[in-house]
Amino acid sequence: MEYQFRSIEKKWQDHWKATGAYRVSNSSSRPKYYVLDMFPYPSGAGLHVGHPLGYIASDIFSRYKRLQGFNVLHPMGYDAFGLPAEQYALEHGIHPAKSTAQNITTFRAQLDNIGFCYDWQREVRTCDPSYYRFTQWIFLQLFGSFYNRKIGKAESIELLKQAFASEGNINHVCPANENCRFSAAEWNSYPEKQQEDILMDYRLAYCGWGEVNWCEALGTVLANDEVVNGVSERGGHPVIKKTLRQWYLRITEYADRLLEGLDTIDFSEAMREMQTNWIGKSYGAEISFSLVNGDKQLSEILTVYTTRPDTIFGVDFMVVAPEHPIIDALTSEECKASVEDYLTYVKSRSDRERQAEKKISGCFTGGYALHPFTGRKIPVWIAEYVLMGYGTGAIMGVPCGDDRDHRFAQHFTIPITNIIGAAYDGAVANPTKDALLENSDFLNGMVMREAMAVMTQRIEELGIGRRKVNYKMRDASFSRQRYWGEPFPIRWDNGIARPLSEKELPLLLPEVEKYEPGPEGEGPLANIPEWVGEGLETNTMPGYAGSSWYFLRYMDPHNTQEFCSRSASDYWNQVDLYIGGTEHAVGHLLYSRFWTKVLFDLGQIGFQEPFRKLLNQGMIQGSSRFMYRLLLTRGERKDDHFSSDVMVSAGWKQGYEAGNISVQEILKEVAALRPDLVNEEQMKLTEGLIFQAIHVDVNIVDGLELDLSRIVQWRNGEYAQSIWLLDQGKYICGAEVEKMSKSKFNTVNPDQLVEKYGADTFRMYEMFLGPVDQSKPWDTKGIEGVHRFLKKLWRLFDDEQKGWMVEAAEPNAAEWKVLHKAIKKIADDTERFSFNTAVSTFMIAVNELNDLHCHKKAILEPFLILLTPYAPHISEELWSRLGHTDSILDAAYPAFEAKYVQESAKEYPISINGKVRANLLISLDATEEEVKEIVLQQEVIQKWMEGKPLKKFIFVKGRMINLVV
RNA sequence: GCCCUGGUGGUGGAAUUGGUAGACACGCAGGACUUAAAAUCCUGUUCGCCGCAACGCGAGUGCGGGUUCAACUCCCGCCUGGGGCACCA
Repeated sequence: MEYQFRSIEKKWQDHWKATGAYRVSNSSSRPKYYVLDMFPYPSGAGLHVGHPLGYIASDIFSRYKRLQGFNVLHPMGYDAFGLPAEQYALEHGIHPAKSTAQNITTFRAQLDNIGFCYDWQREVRTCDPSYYRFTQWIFLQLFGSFYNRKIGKAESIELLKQAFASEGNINHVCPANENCRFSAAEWNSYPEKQQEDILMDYRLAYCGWGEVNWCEALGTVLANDEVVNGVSERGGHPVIKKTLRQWYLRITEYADRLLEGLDTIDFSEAMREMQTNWIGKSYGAEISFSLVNGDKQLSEILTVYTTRPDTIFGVDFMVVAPEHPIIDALTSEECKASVEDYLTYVKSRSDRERQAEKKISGCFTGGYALHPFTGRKIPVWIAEYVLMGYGTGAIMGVPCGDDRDHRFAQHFTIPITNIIGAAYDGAVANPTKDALLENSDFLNGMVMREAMAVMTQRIEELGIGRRKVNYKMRDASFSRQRYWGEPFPIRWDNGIARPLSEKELPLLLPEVEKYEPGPEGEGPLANIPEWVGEGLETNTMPGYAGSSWYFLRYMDPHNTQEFCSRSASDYWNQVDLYIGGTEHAVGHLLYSRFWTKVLFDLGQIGFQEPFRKLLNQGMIQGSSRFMYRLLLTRGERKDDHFSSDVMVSAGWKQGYEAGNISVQEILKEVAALRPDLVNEEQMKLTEGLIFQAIHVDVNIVDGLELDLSRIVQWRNGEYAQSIWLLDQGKYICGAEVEKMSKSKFNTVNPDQLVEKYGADTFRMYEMFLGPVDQSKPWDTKGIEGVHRFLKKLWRLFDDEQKGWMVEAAEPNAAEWKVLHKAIKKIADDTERFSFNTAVSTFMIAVNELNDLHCHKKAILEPFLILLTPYAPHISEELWSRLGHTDSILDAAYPAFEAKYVQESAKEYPISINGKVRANLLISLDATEEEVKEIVLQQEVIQKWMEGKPLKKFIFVKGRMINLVV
């Protein structure tokens, strides 16, 4: 009988569900293995073929590990809080909990279709009170802790209080304010409010002030991507920076440990680099300069941060950020107007724009800094490329050694001092550290690299600066002015943040009437009198709160006492394989690494890196299809003369653009179709054509050919009246690779493909598409090939005409060889996540078995086990037809035996001067001397050597032979 | 601007450590079976040249250099597609 995938897949999915085949226990004699997919947000748009790529990869690997005898944890759940549901609620008045639950149902049905081996009993949802109760609890741990720099780990804030009471803060520098110093006596004399304010400066979760994108017209705070060119994306209203009270996590205290931890985990080099750059540790110095405005010496000083203190004698100007507080005092009378203009200009610019701007902009303040060694007056400028948040918000400009400084100096014709002699050519900056210093007073003749330490020491001796380690990373903003997130378990009491007791958790998200923001940029919770009346915090937590620890909850999802029992986390330990996209390179991955370290420090778990190995999946791009609307031009005018649309097939467009087809020819074609539309005069007046590309739904295009019967119904018949100018009876679309998205009509729904070809085909095709970690465009056409492969495999067992084919005979050497080659290659490929080559290996093996007419059980049975991770349904079906009553899911993975694949001879390619000229079968036992002799005897070789003497004979055993003449 | 990542036939891709470039599949072309279609099977398919064909020759992995007996693979300099960003010092 033929391969009936629909009934087979339904049958086994039901069976596996009924038998609880994917249930995982927290105790087992088998070794554990934990495979995790990145937490999905259940969006309303549903899955497209790009989403399951990583899930299929992780599913294959989980099943593979299970066959190898591991107890495999492979859970799934939902990162269910988030902005889209809230936006939806605002627009449609539907409670986010309701729409989210709906989305999850759809999501789940789509996942089930594909036949994943998730243990659904372990599902978690971050918006579920039984889950966020522990998110709140972990927040309280962060709130109740500080980072003890002395021992390099987090500790209870109670220990800090005791220390303050007995010794002041002498042993605990305040991370928020290094100048804060007090004795035990002082501490004990402080009123409670002041003590609490100080403690807040130490807590790992703390309240501070921060800037947000405030849009007055919308009355709300906007995310960065909702702001475009300084105005709101929706409506184009102005957006300004507004300072609000915000919660933060003191992740900066963990910068070094997050950096060091990277060496202990198996992340790609690229990923580690991205995190390293994000943390951005640099070594340098802070140097202070005194300032003058005109003749007046200012009391303020200007502190700059530099990684190159050795270049201080090359300073030709200073640049401060436009937000720098010194600007007021420093700006001279003459410069006031231009400075104000410049500051106004900068206010309209986002940080991103300021960074990306290629055009040099800046403004002189009129004030000067005094060089600490030479006393030279150095002009102080303002420029948008310097940002207030990093370092001190001020830099020293050294044009000869820094490219940007150099361009700045040239642009504003600031004279350039050369401190590196010939190493600087006067045209471009040279950022070397190895040049010898000149014009540098006591550093003259020194190599720059060495001068750095000398200079740092000198400025420390003089008390005008100090060595300083800087991080680009800053504390993580941890509050949102939103409704659909975890409420903070915090009650405000006369300006003091009081944590709720554990017994009061979960602090439930209250019901609201509407989801509009509260007054003055506060969140919707500020609209609830009872909530505000109790002094409860009106911010909610951001999306990454729930996703920073979810991998722990899967280990013990139903625990009502703890976030996760120690025995469960000790058993499952780290995630062995984590699969997800690079978009989480820094955000999510860094935060969850941070939370894990804190929980480790506090003794809650026994490991400090959450993910042992990370595999990044590439993005599946859409392959968009276009139809072309014809527009006529006359001079500058662009006109649509036609009362209804004329859609031109791609061939005409290409012909016109290549200059092979004239305007008149195309118009004549149109006139032939609809004489009423084009008249003589129009044809005369038309000078050119424009082909307006319109996205057309890829699902009504076969390859490039548009299905004309369906296009007329598309979008409620929007194109029903269109006129179609065809190429040889067909409408051919244009194509382009773009991001897969609904708006581009290039999404392909996995449900339809599963319906048409089955889950096994779909799974294998997603893998066959290319390396899992690379981005690639989707093309539905190729799926046929994979489907044919499964049918071919099926026919090895059961032929439509000939019936059941499997026989018990002992396989011959060729058959054994096919099997064992496949075992080796498929296990290796699966192990290194090269799923695409594994799929081709399956195809090659089936092709070969087919050629050998092999239907032997001893070959086919182990082959099915190999296939199980990739195509579980068909494998289980054929397995049961072979007579097994147990499930193939727990079969033993076949062992590779080298004896079956050993070769005695090899067909060597023989090159002369690197060009292959012959192939020769030579025994693998032959020594180099023997090989040389055999090769040189060959007539073909002699011919190619043309009698020239042999210079070199290269023999790589088992690979190739090269003769150099 | 910065960071990351790609670029190989008509298409997706293979080549795991520098060792026969184009596996496997799609598409396309031709053929078999069929009343016909579907399904299936067979043959061919990097480009150019000579040729009936076999065989053969030349070129070829984004571009330009380099290292090497040998480069898709390593080095230098460019071009270009994709993705990300909070803060370049």
